[in-house]
Amino acid sequence: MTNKILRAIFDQMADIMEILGEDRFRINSYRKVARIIGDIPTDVENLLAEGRLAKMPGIGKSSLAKIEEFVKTGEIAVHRELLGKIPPGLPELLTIGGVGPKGVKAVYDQLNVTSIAELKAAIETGAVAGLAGFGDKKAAAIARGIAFLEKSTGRIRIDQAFEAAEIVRGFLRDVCGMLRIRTAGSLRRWAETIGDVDILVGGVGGEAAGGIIQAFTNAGFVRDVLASGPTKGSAIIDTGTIGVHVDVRAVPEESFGAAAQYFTGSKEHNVRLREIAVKAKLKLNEYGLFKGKEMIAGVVEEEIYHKLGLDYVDPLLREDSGEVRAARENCLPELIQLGDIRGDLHLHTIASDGDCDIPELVEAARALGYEYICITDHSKSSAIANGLSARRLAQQIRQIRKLNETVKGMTIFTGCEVDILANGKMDFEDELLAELDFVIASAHSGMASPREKVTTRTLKAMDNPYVTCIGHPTGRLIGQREAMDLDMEAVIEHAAQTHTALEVNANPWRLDLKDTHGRMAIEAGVKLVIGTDAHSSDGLGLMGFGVATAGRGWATKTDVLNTLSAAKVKSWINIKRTG
DNA sequence: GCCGTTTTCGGCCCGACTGTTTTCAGTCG
Repeated sequence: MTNKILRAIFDQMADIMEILGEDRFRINSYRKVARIIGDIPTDVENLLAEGRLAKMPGIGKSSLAKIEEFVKTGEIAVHRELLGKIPPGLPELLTIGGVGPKGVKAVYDQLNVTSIAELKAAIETGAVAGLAGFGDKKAAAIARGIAFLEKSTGRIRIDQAFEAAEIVRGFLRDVCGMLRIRTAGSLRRWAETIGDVDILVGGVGGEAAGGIIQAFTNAGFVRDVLASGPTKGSAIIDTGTIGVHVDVRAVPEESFGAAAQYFTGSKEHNVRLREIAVKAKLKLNEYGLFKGKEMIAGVVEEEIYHKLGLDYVDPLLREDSGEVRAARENCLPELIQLGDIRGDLHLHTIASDGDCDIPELVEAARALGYEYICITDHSKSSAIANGLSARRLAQQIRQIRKLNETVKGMTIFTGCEVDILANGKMDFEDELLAELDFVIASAHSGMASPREKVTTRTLKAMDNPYVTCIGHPTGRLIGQREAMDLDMEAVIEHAAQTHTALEVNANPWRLDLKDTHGRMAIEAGVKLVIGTDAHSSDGLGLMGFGVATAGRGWATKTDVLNTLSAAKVKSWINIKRTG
């Protein structure tokens, strides 16, 4: 929790300093610290105690002192002083599209605007349009920015972003014919949430590019055009359920790789690359890698990395979290691929809250080329999900054993997603659990309990010899429910000690473990299980989200249990049971 | 504020689009 608060504080200090017009490089440092603290999966208190925080690049003496101060006293004096310099509502104005620090300062200094509501009123009276450097169009743009903000839910889930991208890609395919179209940005990196969707069209220059951009901004699904130039268009599109910000960019063929690299980001990854380019007396931009005026790379991404002395970096890893150094030292991981997955170990049927019966799931798994599945319906305490009683579970076990005798080319494991009760005990007796091949232990209640309680409960669940895996360990629902306040270091350490796997739940609402926690688990030698938690046969198709999330955590094939054969999965499980 | 196989001081990534301007600042990614 401290990490999140510190990130917000450093970001807020940067916001305030921007409005006050302070040195932009200094502001950048604060932003960088905010991002680093926000991204690290380990609690900042622990890093501080172990002296590891001081060694992290980007965190210098001054920031370290501020963080120490916060851990000791619960606040940072400089932060308090900054807060005293401006009205509290001012930083919020920065969240309006088209309004930056200079704009905030102008409306505050000259119109005494201190909140979004007041800014809205000032636009309506025409006061904003009358300011020097403003005008009718700018005022209207800000009004649109406010309207979007009021409707918007902020960042969207990755599945929603894919849906929006597909709408635009389909349209562009019709308009552009054979030209290359590629999704870039955070969507190509499979980030857990997406701010806007970036789409590249390759092989066009000049007027043709402008025509494509125009076609896009005039398309029927466009709700609001934010910008439309000769090479770039930006619009809010209507997916039928939500509004999504989509950018389309047209680039010439010789720059397609450079543009893909550039627009895939992350911004921080790109900054690192450009720094390397500068040191090598080269220049990197979205048109290519240049030595003086000569373009030395740009058609394909790989070439750019190689000319910078780096191995090609998979988009999943481009987060400036050590991948650039690994690329230089030829030690990037060989990431797990969807094709490495040999079975789905987290599936629900109509016996609890799913839509399908077991044979239907078998067929869905067969279509994906799987060798095995595991049926994991809910246990009795999950009453809302029609959790199975001990008797019904025993019945299902018999049913599956019988099915296994007739079903060809597919192993059906018996399993259960058993509730972890508030006291850390399992929802079924050990005698019954012992009958199952695979036990997922999941918390479905009491998730808002304090850190100590949720952590102890999870650790205790892992002590059970029949628990193979902790399901969706933090319980978060993206954009809807906060993660449990788990001590993730303790959980991972205990998982390693007890030979318990941790799930990377592939449902795009969950993606839990998240990327950074997955990476931590892998580094501790903990096995991951990527499960879809499917409640229908379509649900098995969500596996890609889980594989990408694991990949973002630097997972290789060997880090993931369900890349093994059914026999090897079975023997891995038995290691814990036989002590 | 951070950092150093050019540097402990003096740099710090790069370009598109918009709107308000007579040549460019602000914002964004």
